[in-house]
Amino acid sequence: MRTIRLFSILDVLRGRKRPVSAQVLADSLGVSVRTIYRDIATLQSMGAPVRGEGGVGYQIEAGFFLPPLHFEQDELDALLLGIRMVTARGDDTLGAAAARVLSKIETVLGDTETSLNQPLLAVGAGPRQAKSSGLTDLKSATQRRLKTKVIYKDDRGQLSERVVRPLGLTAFEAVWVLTAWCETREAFRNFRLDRIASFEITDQRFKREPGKEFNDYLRSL
Amino acid sequence: MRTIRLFSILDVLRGRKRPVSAQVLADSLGVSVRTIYRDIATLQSMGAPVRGEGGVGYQIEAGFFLPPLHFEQDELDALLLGIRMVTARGDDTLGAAAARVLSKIETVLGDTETSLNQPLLAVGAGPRQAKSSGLTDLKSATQRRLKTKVIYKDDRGQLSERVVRPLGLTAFEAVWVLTAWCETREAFRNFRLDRIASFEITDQRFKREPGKEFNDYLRSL
DNA sequence: AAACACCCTGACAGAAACTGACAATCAGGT
DNA sequence: ACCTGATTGTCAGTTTCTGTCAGGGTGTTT
Repeated sequence: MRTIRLFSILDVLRGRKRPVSAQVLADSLGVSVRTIYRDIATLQSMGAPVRGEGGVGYQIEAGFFLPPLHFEQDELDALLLGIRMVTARGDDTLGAAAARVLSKIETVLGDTETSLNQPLLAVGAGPRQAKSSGLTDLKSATQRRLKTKVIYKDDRGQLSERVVRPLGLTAFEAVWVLTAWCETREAFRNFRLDRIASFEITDQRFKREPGKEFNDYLRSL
Repeated sequence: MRTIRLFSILDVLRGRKRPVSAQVLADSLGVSVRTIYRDIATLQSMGAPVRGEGGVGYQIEAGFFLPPLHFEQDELDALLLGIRMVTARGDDTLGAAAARVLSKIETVLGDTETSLNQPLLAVGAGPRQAKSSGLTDLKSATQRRLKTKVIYKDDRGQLSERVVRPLGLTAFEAVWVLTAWCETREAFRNFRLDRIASFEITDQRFKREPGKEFNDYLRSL
């Protein structure tokens, strides 16, 4: 049945980071290339975020396309609470991303969903990350794997400067902490964002190195 | 095209809290009842959580069935961070619900998703709600709108007892707070869960009353 | 228990959609 | 200009789908 094949195409594309050619799709689904061209056109007409380029192949547009998912009430409660927590704890950028997630869910759930209109679980007002906290920029540096020069003020007020590999950011109750790999010390170092006097993102990229990743640090806890 | 109609059926069911008869679906989609029966069978064979009962009609099974959704990287980051926050801050039950959400998302994103395997944003260890905190039971009482007798210990250690309408729960950094409507005082009252010596859920239900809802309280902040 | 509302499935003829093969066109690279 | 691969249009044959009809079952209300 065709509907199943349309979903299968999305599954294949979802599972691949690189573009997939129509021929590969045709082979894996046992149909002709012409049929794949038709299916892609149908998916696109239905609004699926699939794009293709001559000589390259097809892929899902930047981002993540989740298939239909079913949640129980308590699961949706947890999900919505989580989104509200991020809104409360992150800075404007993170909060805006969370708001967009919420908006997308609201759009599809509509008026029937009481957890949206009449929430049961809320998040208390807490320290909100100011734009000047650097959270967004440090997240970007981390994502792009750019070494970063950090001017840090320790708990006695003394400043120190170092160039580190930013690996990840952790939300504690009142502060965010940047976990980085310090090449001088050859060890992980944590920096509270509220104690970072200033920082400067370099254009030196660092590579993934086993033992020196955020995951390695998180596992060591 | 049939695929579009299958989605349309889900949209109609998603937007209705009450069962919808095959005839209503047939009328709104311009097909025969027999075709709706076939479509429902197809949706069910594809795993959609649709159920029907003779004399009643069709509806989505308890819970919420979200259609395909597309998220940008930062949106998914926010969503996953939120789920991790709930896992860190809630009790076992809430955390389990969050874990199931995460598992569902992991299942569909598979290995390609680095935000899952190699997160950029983490949540610090913090006070976890013990099972004895009552969070899950109070959430249940709130959901079922059952008056609850609360033995409360104020900050001087003195106990007091009252029967209230539990309205909602709020997560602060270190504590959860129950917001309730006190019928004696005719006002909202908040109770930190860690200061609730004990509570007893009654079987007296309370109705929705404008001005006395969690939403009313949240709006007053 | 009876009446009403609604779900369900099989069979069949006709209609609609789909498919693969082939040809033509387009786009990018050499 | 030529080559290669992607894409779209066309067509005949195949497959799927549809509505109608018949027959059977379940849930709710009076």
